[in-house]
Amino acid sequence: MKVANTLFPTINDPIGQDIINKAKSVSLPANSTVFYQGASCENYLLITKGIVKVFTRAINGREIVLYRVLEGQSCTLTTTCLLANNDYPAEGETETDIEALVIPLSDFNRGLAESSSFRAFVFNTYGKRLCDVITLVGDVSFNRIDIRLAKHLLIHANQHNNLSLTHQALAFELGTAREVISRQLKTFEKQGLLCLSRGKIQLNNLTEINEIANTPLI
Amino acid sequence: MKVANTLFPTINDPIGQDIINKAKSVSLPANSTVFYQGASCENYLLITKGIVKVFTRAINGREIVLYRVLEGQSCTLTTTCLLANNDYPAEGETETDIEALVIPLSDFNRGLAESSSFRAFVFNTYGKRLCDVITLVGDVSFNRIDIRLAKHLLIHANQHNNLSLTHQALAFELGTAREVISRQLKTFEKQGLLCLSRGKIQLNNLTEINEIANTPLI
DNA sequence: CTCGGATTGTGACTTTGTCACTGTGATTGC
DNA sequence: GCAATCACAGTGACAAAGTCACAATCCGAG
Repeated sequence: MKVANTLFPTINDPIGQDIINKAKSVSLPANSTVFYQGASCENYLLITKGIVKVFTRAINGREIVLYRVLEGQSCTLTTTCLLANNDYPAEGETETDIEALVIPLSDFNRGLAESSSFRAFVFNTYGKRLCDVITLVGDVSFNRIDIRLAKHLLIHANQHNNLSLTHQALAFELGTAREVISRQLKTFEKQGLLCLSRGKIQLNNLTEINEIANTPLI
Repeated sequence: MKVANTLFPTINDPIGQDIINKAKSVSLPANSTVFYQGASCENYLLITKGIVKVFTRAINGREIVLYRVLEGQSCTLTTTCLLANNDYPAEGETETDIEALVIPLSDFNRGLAESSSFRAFVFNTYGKRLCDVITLVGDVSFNRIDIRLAKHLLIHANQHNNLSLTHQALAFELGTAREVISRQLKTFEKQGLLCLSRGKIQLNNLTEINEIANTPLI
């Protein structure tokens, strides 16, 4: 059994395993585009190493991150659009060097037809993504930016409670403008919740930040 | 062949047709809840008559419509959540009296395994919905409310170019506040684009409204 | 006709987004 | 080392959107 299989433990029947075992692996360097808005692709991709960021971009350059595809997950959107004959409404970009299994459409269809565990895996991913994006719609529509920012800081801080990214990058994550993030971070800093330096954010008062993140809507 | 089949012309192989033909039909009156946020369901539903509106609600009462399930389409979210073991992130409500085919999970799985046309139908719906919701994220994040409102008015006007709904209902559609809609409509009226009366909007200058709807982002 | 609820209007305010800048730290090439 | 350059961050002024509180209508039921 290949290493890859340990990443997809739920795909456990012979046909599903066969499909995974015979899939070719590809690699891509960090910061390369996996798919463009409006394009299409002919394979089902399973990430075995690294992270892919999926986001939409507006004409004026603003962006918002929709979700991330992690190790052991699949890059649904490509195949979805292929099967549904849609153009991509989003863009995919590697955040790290990645490796992925390439499952050709014929094998993908075979898996769906003959491997119930493969089918379950695919539907699970789909459901998860749809829920993620629906939740995002609510978040964007209803939550104040301080709440969304606080949440994001907590989730993406490393084990030392800091983040290495620019205000612009945070603005892209949350689909807002750089100035908005700068102002909000400054406010947090004045409240003593964190320390700012060029390209870095050091979280100090996790309790308080957590409280802001969990402010209920009215 | 039942009438239902004419609504699902792409499901054209024997097994797929069999599944549809033996499905029981249910009906629901207008304005009833099909599923709640946080609940789950055990059947795959195909709408044969009427319209179901899918939306999320914030704690403060604001709502936003995610998409509508029309005749000949499927109520993906229920099954998705069932298969992915997620709770619903949204609520479904009938907008009209509806009739739907109830396909039990066992038949749903059989269709996926044995009917390629059924499988294609399911994936098509999924892809379409995911794209719809992703597009919505961009719309909500990046487009001004006048543009979104103009678009909505054009799409939902009847053949006489009018709409029968309240400002509050429009606010729910677009995920914003009633006052915002009232003010924007008033502005449109002052510009001579439409006429307002209680619960009604009569569009006058379609060309101009269309121009606003297609304002590019900067 | 009157009452009450639903619908719409409005002013004052806060938050968010936009624009046009300025300041500042880091890096690179000489 | 030092200047030039560039990415990053700060800021003030304004526009757009959302919130809040309340007033003004309209309309149907009784």
